[in-house]
Amino acid sequence: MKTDAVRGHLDGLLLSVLESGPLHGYAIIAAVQERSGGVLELRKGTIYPALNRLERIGLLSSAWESVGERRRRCYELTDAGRRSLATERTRWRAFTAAIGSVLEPAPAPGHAT
Amino acid sequence: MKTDAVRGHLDGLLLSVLESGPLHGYAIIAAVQERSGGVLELRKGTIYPALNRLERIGLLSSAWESVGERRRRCYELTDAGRRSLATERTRWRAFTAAIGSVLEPAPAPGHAT
DNA sequence: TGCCAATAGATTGGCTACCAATCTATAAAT
DNA sequence: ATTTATAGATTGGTAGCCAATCTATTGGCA
Repeated sequence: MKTDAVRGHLDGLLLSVLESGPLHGYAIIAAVQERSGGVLELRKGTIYPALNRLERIGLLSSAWESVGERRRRCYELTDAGRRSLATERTRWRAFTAAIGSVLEPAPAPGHAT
Repeated sequence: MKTDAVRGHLDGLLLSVLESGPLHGYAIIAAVQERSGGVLELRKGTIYPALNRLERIGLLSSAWESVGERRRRCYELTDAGRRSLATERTRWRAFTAAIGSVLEPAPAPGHAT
């Protein structure tokens, strides 16, 4: 999979893996990779600015979690984030429908091949 | 639909609408728009460089067609272009499967909601 | 005890690929 | 005659993701 294939859909991916509970950056990368069957390997340089942006616009909230001396930032969906996730899913369906109908047009029905 | 949503999938779209026969630039734009239900409106500044590139790498061939004094360049799939189209379709399915499985994970089966 | 790898977070700069704007030219409409 | 639609082409701008690089802590291992 070409690396920047997620372009335009990153926000949805991030919001989606946070739907079932808060995660920190590394865990987000791992969750996306796992749920995509190992196909999508997001980069740290990709997600950290995105997470910051999503927090800035109010779709995520974050809190430092301390594990011993180690601290990590856990991100959580806000209510607005949850609504945005629903919107992203709608956008995704519209997107795949549009591209798909051009790329793989339905064969004319009732015509034996 | 955000305008540059086709990013990364443009080649497939172009090859796909040329599958059923040669078309010139304007007709390609119209075909993509029609087959996407009016959603995808490619720009001339998007397709002409792309068509040139696809011809340069051997996926398309082109010929000037004269309509009266008017001339227009008609693009046609080469054999390599036809093979590339098949590859693009495979890539598209892999892409939608990957993003889709993260964005809309299948609910656990056998669990009444 | 020192060293390396893995985990964790953050920033910088660069590149790809698409788009908006702009240009030329012809044909049809007004 | 002027405008509008068709048709092709190029230029510059920019959004968004990535590679590289930096810091810091923890744990394994020799």
